[in-house]
Amino acid sequence: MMNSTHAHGHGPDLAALAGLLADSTRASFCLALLDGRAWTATELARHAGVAASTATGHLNLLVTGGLLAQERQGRHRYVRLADSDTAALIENLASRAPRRAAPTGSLPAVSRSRALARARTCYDHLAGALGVAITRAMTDRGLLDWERGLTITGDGTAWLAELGITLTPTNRRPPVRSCLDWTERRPHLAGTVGAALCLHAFDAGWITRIGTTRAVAITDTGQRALREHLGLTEDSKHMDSFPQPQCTSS
Amino acid sequence: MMNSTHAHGHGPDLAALAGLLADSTRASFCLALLDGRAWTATELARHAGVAASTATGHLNLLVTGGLLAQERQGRHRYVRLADSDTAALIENLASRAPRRAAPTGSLPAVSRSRALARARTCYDHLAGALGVAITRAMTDRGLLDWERGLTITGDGTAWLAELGITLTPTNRRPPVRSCLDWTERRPHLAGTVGAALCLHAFDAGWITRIGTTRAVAITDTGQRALREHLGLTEDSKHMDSFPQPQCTSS
DNA sequence: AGGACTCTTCGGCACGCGCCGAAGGGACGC
DNA sequence: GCGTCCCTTCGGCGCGTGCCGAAGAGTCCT
Repeated sequence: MMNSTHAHGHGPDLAALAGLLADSTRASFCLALLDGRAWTATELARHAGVAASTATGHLNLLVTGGLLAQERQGRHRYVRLADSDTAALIENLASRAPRRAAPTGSLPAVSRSRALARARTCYDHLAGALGVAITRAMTDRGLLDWERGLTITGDGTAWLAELGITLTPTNRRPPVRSCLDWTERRPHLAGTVGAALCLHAFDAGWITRIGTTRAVAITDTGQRALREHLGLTEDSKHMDSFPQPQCTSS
Repeated sequence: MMNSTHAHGHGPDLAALAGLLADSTRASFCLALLDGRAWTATELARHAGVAASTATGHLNLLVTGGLLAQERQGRHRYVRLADSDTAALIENLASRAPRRAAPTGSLPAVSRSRALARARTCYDHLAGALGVAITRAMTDRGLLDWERGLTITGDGTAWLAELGITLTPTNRRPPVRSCLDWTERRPHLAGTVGAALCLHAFDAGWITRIGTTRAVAITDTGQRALREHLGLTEDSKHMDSFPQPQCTSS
């Protein structure tokens, strides 16, 4: 038999951390913050459908728990995910969480969620069908290599340079990272390369935000650029084959 | 303002998944199961210090939630983590969870936890100071490459072959994966390579389990093998430098 | 057959915690 | 100055849920 540490022993307090995300309101906050921006307390409260006072309590928990970073400006309390690691953790969790039954969504709600599934930001990189298609195209063209762990190839860095993207190597965050897409159930590209690519797509006018949501629309310039640089056509974004249905976590 | 999905909209039910781990008893179960073995219900109950009936309820939740797989044999209910992805998820969570204050641990308890910190298994690979030291040594010798995501080099695969380890490529699980060690706070090697290496260490008698815990002891053969194959000496296991204090998540 | 053991179901208890509304403090703008 | 807006604290309500012990079903051993 085992040493009976009686559950209250030494190790990491997993329950405390998980408990932060175990409430539907707090989870809703975190998922909303996955867009990478800073939200005010009332925005989050309204988004989750709770009173402002309730939101305050939840935000206190999340901030002291280290999941969120806050910044006070005048009468506003801005809050965002603590760092990209935290974002990755939440993505990771979300991707393996069960789907919530959509409550007979209204017509505009359906159209919104379809836009979201087509192309969206995921913290600081691209996700949805677009994100997955880009990742697949980059793999097909030998810019990414999945053989022995996900890496960017020499061709890949050259390709980035062609686009005018230069990477400043950080030793804190990996250059490329696989992130399981929760609508596509396939991996898309994250890490500093994924972030830089997303930033470039905004700067070069390939994509624009739809309203103030996480969803993005592909512009005409974007269509041309994707075809030119990656050979991506409209229908190639819905192919089902992917070389490596890679590990969800990493 | 945002589209008010009122928290109960469409996306993944993050709270439900997190809720499974948000209870200290269930968390204790999962952490215990990180040793990669199958435990019986009463073993887990005793480990966590709860009644058998309570354990039954928790196990039902974890199994139907998909985190645990069960197998019934006679009057026993064996239960283990669902797969290596689940193990990776829990590791990941545990590594960023706050530490629980050790309640004035007894003398044997302290010695146990020191053994655990020195060398232990983490699901199916090696962790603790030993796991981290092996990972560092492999990096120093050019067997692993962290430059553009963690990969195993050509030299690395050759080195494995020398040890008599051949990898059967699975497309489900990445060959190498970084796993943040929760005692060392540094990455150690996971993935199929990490698992194969750990298995080899047991088979070749480099290490043996200490009792029935997750802790392992390094044998004399093990000491020699580590020096021969990796240049690892006793004190080189406590150096503080590591090339890439890599991303916690992946 | 009988006894020991593992696991499960059930009823009941009690604590925790998420929720709100009302009231108050601080920042901004007119 | 005053009103408005954003956030916070506080008290109180009610549901959810983790816990146990007792009893029962199924398995194994002698």
